[in-house]
Amino acid sequence: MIKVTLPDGSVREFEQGATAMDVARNISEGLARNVLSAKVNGEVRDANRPLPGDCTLALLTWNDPDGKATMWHSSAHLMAEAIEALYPGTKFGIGPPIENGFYYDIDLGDKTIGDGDFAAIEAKMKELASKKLVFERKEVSKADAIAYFTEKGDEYKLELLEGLNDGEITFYTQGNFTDLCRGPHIPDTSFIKATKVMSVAGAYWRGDEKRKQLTRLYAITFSKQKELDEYLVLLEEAKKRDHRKLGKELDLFTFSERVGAGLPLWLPKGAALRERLINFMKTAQEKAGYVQVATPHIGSKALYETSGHWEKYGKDSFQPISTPQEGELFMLKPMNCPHHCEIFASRPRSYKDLPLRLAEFGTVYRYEQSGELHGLARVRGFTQDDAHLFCRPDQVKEEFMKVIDLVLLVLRALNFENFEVQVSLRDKEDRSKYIGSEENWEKAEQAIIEAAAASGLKTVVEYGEAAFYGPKLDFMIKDALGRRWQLGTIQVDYNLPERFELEYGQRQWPPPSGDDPPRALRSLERFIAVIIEHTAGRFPLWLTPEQAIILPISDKFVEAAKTVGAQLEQLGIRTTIDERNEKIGRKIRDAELAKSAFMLILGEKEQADGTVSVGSRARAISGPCRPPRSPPWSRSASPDNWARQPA
RNA sequence: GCCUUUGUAGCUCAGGGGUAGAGCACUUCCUUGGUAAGGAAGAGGUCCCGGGUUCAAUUCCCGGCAAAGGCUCCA
Repeated sequence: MIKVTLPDGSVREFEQGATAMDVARNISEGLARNVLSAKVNGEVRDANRPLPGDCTLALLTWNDPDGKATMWHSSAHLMAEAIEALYPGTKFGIGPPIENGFYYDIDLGDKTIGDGDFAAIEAKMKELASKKLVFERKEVSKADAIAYFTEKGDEYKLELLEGLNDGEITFYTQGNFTDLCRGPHIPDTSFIKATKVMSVAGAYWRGDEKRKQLTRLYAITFSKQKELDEYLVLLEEAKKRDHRKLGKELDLFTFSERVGAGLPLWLPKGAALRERLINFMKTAQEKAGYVQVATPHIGSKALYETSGHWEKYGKDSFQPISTPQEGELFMLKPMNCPHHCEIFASRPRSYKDLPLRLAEFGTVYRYEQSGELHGLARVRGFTQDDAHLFCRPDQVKEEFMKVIDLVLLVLRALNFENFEVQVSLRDKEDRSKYIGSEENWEKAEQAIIEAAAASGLKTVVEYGEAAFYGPKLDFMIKDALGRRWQLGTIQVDYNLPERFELEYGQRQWPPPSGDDPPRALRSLERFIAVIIEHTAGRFPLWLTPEQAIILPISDKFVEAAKTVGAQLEQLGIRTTIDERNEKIGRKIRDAELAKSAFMLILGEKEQADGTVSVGSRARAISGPCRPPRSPPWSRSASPDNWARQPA
């Protein structure tokens, strides 16, 4: 007999060789029907595999992330079987589950798959799934595995086998399809009831640009058609928040082929919003002891040779700008750091001058590959909220904490709660690719970890992700469709101070450290993109383009509306008037779609007692309010409290 | 850059080898209204650009440009 401990702490006894499925049946038939896999002593395994002995056991269903992953992993095998049936001779790469569904990388030879082929694949998958094929696990020797895939001619699987040891290799077979796989899998294919191939994409084998590009098919499955339908609706909803769509609808920005890809044009409403955001951040920076500087958009070749950018990025960036003067070359600035270093070096600095915090909203230009461009989130010309802090080694930790505070202040002012913080440190083994002394790295890495902890941040530590010149802390945020973007980064840089031979007092810089760019935001454009998606275009009041719109009931009240409008403008409230010859219902609808913060309705009644009737974009109607002197919609709050940027 | 898809009115999109289509927006007129679309008429196009096939190309083919989804998830 074996003892099985369940998540609630209860212990049940079973015969030797009992499976997780037996345990499930013992609890209830209903549960057994929903079990996808099981976590045995913390390891996810097939539900119908015999338990190893006494163990802790959690039965995994659709509600567990691991259960979902099992389902989707098995679905990938099912899709592979369908593809093999439809396109004989296909070679297979890898097919893992992902956040929303799964993919399989395949090599179709000369054939191509387009979205016109999806329906056939989905149908084949459903057909196979309905056969209730069992996933059979089999341990195989390395020699047998190699023999199998050699005969099949699947070079990708053979390559994967190279990295595996004899004795740890398993095959899974369902129906006519056998795959090299560590598992686990769902009991049989009947769990898969709804299938949807989402998209096709090229993907380099093992993520390496130099290797062959395979065809990647993304798909998702559910055990109920209804769940698939709901998922598709959810996707549609997310698309409505897409900043590219909202940016167009709300007249914030546009792109022009004639100007060039990746070069956003800010329309009046967007430019004003951007300006308000900058002002807010400048104020916050100044309070934190930063001084603003300004530097030109180009710099001579010599500047970038000193900084190392010429050597590292020269070829891959915009080509240099030449002048009538023979041999004279300038570069569009890809970053502000070199200029800031020169500002630091412009006169002798004492240790008493430190920390010196130079800030600039500097626009930089980078040649991003055409396929990388994405709305405002990845562009070729963008403005950085950039700052460089020059400090002594003993100040690094404190400065780091202050920068974190500044980033958090900005994020909180915009109600961001869900962001990830990643600490990027050196590779644990290979230290040769980093510059700077062991001692300084150690100190800086420690400083970052401690600063993050002291600020209460939940962080993920990634080894080997540090820049060659120093460790960093990155703020990552997700967009409407779940894609991750880096929003802010704080880095320590030993490279630039050394290259620019920055010094203070009598001591040269390198051993003492140069702390580098706390970019509260890496790119203002990307930040605004994320704000748009986060708020679905309903910006906080202080940021929103249209704070109030006055809706006269009919032409007769347009004059009165203008009077009220002038009063509001006087109070610094951004106000427009809908003078169109339309019914009030129509005006409300349009104001709603335009996401105006407040709607002020003015008709006969209001005109008579000098009020306006207030509705907000939350469709809350606050009743009549008196417009003059104070904002009518908030009798308790003064305009200072809501219209002004947060402090 | 590479793979797949797309490019038609200001916007969203239908169409198709031979007069270019709809809805919304726009202009004008009627209507003067009370909390998410009042009615009518009108105007609006180099069908992304270049080349090829054809009597004829916006449509088919090739090339460019731009946009979308990927190329980070490691059996």
